[in-house]
Amino acid sequence: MRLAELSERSGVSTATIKYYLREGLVPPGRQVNATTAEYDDGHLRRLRLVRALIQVGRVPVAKAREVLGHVDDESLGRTIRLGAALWALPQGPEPDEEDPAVPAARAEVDRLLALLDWDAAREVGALSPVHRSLVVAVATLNGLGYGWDAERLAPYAELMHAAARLDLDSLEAQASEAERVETAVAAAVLFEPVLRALHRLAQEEESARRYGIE
Amino acid sequence: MRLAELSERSGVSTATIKYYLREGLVPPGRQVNATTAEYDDGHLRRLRLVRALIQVGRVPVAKAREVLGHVDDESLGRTIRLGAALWALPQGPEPDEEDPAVPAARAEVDRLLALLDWDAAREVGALSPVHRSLVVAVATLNGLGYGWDAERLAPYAELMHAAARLDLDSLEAQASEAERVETAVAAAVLFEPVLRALHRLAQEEESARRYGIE
DNA sequence: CATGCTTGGATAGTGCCGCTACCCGACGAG
DNA sequence: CTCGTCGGGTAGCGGCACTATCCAAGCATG
Repeated sequence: MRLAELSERSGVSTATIKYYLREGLVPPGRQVNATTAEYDDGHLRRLRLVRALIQVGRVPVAKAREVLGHVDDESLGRTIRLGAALWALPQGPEPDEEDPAVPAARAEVDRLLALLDWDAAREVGALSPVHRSLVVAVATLNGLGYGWDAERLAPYAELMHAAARLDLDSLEAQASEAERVETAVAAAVLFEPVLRALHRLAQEEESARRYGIE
Repeated sequence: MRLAELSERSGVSTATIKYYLREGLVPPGRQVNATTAEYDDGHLRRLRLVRALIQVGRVPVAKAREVLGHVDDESLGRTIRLGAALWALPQGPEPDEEDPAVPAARAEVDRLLALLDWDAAREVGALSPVHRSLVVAVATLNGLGYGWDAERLAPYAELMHAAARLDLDSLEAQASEAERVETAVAAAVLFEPVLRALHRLAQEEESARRYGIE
């Protein structure tokens, strides 16, 4: 298919597709001649993934390029590739080491990991962007005066661990080997809005049950 | 305290504080004379909340103003005030009714709510921004070819319901009545990064356990 | 072969957002 | 009286995700 058809089938304007091509988010089509390039279903699929990452997952274009670069890097093994892709996903602000709440939060997070016996997470520790963003979030909460310590976080961590087991189960169950990395990235990014929405819906539901609508 | 001290104690530049004052995110100080205004600990606390919403919670300035406006609106009852504040929180893109995946996703979401007996959530239905963003997220996932139906979402929903119960328990346990709305908003926004980080950490942990580091 | 539309590629510009730099006149301490 | 600081207001900046415009090469039709 040509650019116009790719645009029509994906609902993305040709101008925007050209922008993504320029930015390297979508691989170039097969050049037929100087003024024609041919795209296939793989391009359509990639384009939909890019749109989903950017619009639903709120991943900045630069990060998306980085993530997809890891996804496409066939020189890496699957686990490393997936890890690299996930580590490139957007992080919040870096910890502000000036703030005394930060070391305290880091200590609590480390204590939490010990409490849970999450040994793999303990090993990578502060190297992981996820670990750092957890520290920032806990430090911020505690800076506002809420006392979130390891014991209070632990039940949430157990819930998210249960969610992670479900994630990996469905990854194993349905994805073909070739698509697993892409699937895992899509799931990591796009499933977060689902979880967030379910969380807020559950809060509304539980609040209505406890206190009524008033 | 004066603007300079507020700036120093919060770590936010005076220029930015003035911007927030202009935008109505922080209430004006008590005007002492033409060139002096006096701020108190309430301002400091509010300022920290604003920073947390914007930087950690990624809430746009305009949304933050709206949310805080509801928080401050003493003419409303607590439940309504909280509900209004939470409904004003940022949503993803609105559902694209052109896309056939959207009605299908909406049907699955409604089936999920029925499956779970979340009757309060069913009543408000598509009026709730959260409901709509769940529909968008599910439609996007399914548009990419992953089959997320009510049965597959249900265990996640149960997990998030468990999280919501924990949320409300701590809300009841620790917040003073006057601060509950603010606490609930802060928790809703700032706790999401915590959950997200815990989720990804748990994924890394579980993945390492199943497949090793390689 | 001539005409006119479409194609892909390149470049510059747009609109929004979260600040930020600068200026001004009013103070108040020494 | 002087000088530094205060607050308030305005204009501008830098980044980001596009988007509008131009261009020359093709291709389809008469």
